Amino acid sequence: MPEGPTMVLLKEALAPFKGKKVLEVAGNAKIEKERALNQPIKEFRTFGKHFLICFPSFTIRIHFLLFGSFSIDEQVRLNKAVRLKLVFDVGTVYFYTCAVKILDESLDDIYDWSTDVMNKAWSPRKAKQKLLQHPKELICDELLDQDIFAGVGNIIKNEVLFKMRVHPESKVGAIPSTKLAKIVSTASSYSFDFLAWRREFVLIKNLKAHGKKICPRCQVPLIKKHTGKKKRRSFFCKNCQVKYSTIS
DNA sequence: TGCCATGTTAAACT
DNA sequence: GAGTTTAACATGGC
Repeated sequence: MPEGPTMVLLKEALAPFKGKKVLEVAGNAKIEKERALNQPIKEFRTFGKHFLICFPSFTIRIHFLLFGSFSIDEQVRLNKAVRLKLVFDVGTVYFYTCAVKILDESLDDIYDWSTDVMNKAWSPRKAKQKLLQHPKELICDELLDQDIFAGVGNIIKNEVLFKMRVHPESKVGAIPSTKLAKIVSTASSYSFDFLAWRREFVLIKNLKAHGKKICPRCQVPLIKKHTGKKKRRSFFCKNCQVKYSTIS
């Protein structure tokens, strides 16, 4: 469910509810749900893996964690608890197994939109600057750093590194500058590819490394290893992904 | 059936 | 106190 592109799709799916008033609230989310009653949705926004339901004076933030899901109009998980249910005159939205929080702060004060790889304000220049401040960190950990690449998840990490032919255990400071810049720009562009594929239900078909056993370039077996401080699964080809490890 | 995983936070360790 | 590890959350596919 998560990763940034899915949040963008959710925003599109909920577009019919923009401007509509909440007529009924329910669910087991531990927030003051009734604050949303009779409030109109000002807009929906996304920041990385956060989904933001904006009301005139506050925001409900949804994070889907690992298993979160949603449905519109039909409660698809009849046997499962509804975390949050919002009823409008034009339909109903259900959220399941997600983290829900109310934000009272102005979003511009909390979020630096330029760190979100799918936001118009995305700044590859800032991302590269932040990377260069952590020269000893491994690129597999840094791509998952939501303060640098908000919205990038483990699948996108693996696919970007495969596409760039960079080994996940490469040290940031050892990667040539032009290559690093290319990784940064690909983190964003690949997220849009991911979005387009997901929209057409062909995402899995287009994955080249994540969850795969054979390198589509070299036909040699891919390595599957939990890498870096974050110990998340990495799938990579020892043959065609270069391991940059010497910081000059 | 048991294990594992597109994720994050916080508690419990050292 | 910093840094690291573990638990918790809770679903579905293999």
